[in-house]
Amino acid sequence: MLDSKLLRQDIEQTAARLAARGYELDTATVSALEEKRKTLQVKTQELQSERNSRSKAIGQAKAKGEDAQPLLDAVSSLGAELDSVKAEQDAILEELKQISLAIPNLPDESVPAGADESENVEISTWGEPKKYDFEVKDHVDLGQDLNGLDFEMGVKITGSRFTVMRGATARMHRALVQFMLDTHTDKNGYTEMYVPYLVNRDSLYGTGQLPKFAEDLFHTKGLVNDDGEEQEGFSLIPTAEVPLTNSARDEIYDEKDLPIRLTAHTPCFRSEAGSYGRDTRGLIRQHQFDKVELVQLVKPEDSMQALEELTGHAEQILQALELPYRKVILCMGDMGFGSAKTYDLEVWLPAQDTYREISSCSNMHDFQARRMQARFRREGEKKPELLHTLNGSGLAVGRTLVAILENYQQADGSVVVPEVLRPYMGGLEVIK
RNA sequence: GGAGAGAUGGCAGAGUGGUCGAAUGCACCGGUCUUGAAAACCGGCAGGGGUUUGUAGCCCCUCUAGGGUUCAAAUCCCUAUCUCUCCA
Repeated sequence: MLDSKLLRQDIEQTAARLAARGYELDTATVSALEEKRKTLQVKTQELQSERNSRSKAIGQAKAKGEDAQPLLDAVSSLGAELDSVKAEQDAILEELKQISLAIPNLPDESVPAGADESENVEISTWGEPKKYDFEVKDHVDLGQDLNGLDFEMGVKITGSRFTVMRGATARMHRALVQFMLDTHTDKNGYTEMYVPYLVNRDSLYGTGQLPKFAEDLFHTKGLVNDDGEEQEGFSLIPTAEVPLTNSARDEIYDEKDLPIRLTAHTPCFRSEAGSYGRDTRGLIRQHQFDKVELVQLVKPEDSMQALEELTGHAEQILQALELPYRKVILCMGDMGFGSAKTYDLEVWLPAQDTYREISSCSNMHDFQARRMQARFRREGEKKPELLHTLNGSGLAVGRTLVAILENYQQADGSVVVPEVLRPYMGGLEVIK
C-alpha cells in the first residue's frame, strides 16, 4: 500500500509513476473520494467531539446532584446525525481502502522502463553454458529414464502439475534443501524458521496476495466449530515470503535488532490460474513445489544495499552448484505487484537452450510494511517508522533439480552429483 | 466429554456505567547525587488517524475481535476466537 499522502498531495505525479509500470490510476475518482472523505471525516469527528463533551457535562451535573434533564434533551438529536454521517464516512473510507489495496508499488528510480518481460535488462552472466558432444535430453526424459521423476503417478494421485520423485532423485531434492539452508544460516547470517503452510487472511493482505490475487491461491474451507458454524478458512502459502514477512506484522523492533534475516524451507502452492498450456511438460510449473526463501527486514536507508546482498546470497547457491546463470533486472512493467525493484536469476537449461527463472529477489520498500504495520524505533526516537521488507528465493528447489539434471547429464543418461551435494547424499557421485 | 475462570500498555496487575487512554509495580529513557557504578530521589514512557506549512496545537479512534444497549462503555448484553483451572 502506498502512503495515503501520495494520493492526497501529489496524485498526478503518483499516477505518472504508476503509469510507467502499466497501472492506470483513476485520479478523478480518487480525488473526488478524497474530497468527500475529508469533509465527512472532519464532520464526524466534530460530532463525536461534541457528544463527548456533552456527555462529560451530564456526568458532572449528575455528580453534583444537579438536574441533568435539560442537558439530556439538548443532546438527543445528536446521535442520529452522527450515525448517518459516520455511516457515510465509513462507506467512503472503505471505498478508498479497496482502491488503495489494489494499487501496486511505485518502482524505484533505478528500474528500467519497459512494458513486459522482453524489456528486462541483463545485468551479468556467470559461468559458461557447457558444450555437449551428444544430444542433450531434457529433465523429463532424464528423470523418467532414471526412474526418478514420475509424472503419471503425480497425475494419478492428485492431478496435472503434480509430480512424484523417487530414489536418488528425491534424495537430491532433499539434499538441495539442506545445502541451501545450511549455506544461508551458516554463511549468510539467516535464522532458520519453521512456519505454518496455511495462513490467514490478514497475512495475505499483509504481503499483498489479497485482495487482488485470490485466484492464484488454494483456499481451504474453514473448520466447523461445536455450534456447526464454519470458521474462516486458511490459504496454502504460495511462498514462504508470506509467513516469514508476516512475522513482522504489528511489531515494533528496536533499531539494534535490525537487520533481521530469516530463511525457511517450505512447499509452495499455486493455482497457476491463467497459465493453461504454459510449461505443461516437466517440473517447471507445478501446483506444489519446494522453495528455500530468504526474507530481510531492514531500515529504509539499507534496503537497496540489502537487495544486492540478498541477491548475492541466492547467486552463491548457483555458483556452489556450478550452474551457469544470468542476473536480470525486471523492467517496470514486469515487476510483481508489491515490488519496488526486482532482480531475477535465470539458470541455464541446455535442453531448452535458454535461461529460465530460478530466483526472484525483490525490495518491497515500505509497501508491505505499511499494510502490516511492521515498524522499528530508532535509538532515542519516539515515533516508530516503517521497515523495508525484502524477499527472494534462495532457491526454488524443483527448478534447481531440473537445472542439475540437465546440466550434469552424461552421454549414457546418468547424472553427476554436484560436489557440494555429495555429503548430503551419502557420498553418491552419480545417479544412474 | 462435563463444569467453571479469564483476555487491560514491553511485562506484571488495578479498574464493574460518568474528566479512564486507563492506578500501581517492574522494565526502559533522561536528570540529581557519586571519582565511577549501585541505591535513593525527580521527570518521562502505547499506538493509529484527522486537521494543518508543521515532528506545534486541537480533535477523533483503539482496554482480544465483531455486533448491541446508553447522552456516556475497559466496565452492561450478544457472538466469535484464544488462554487457564477443575472433574471424568
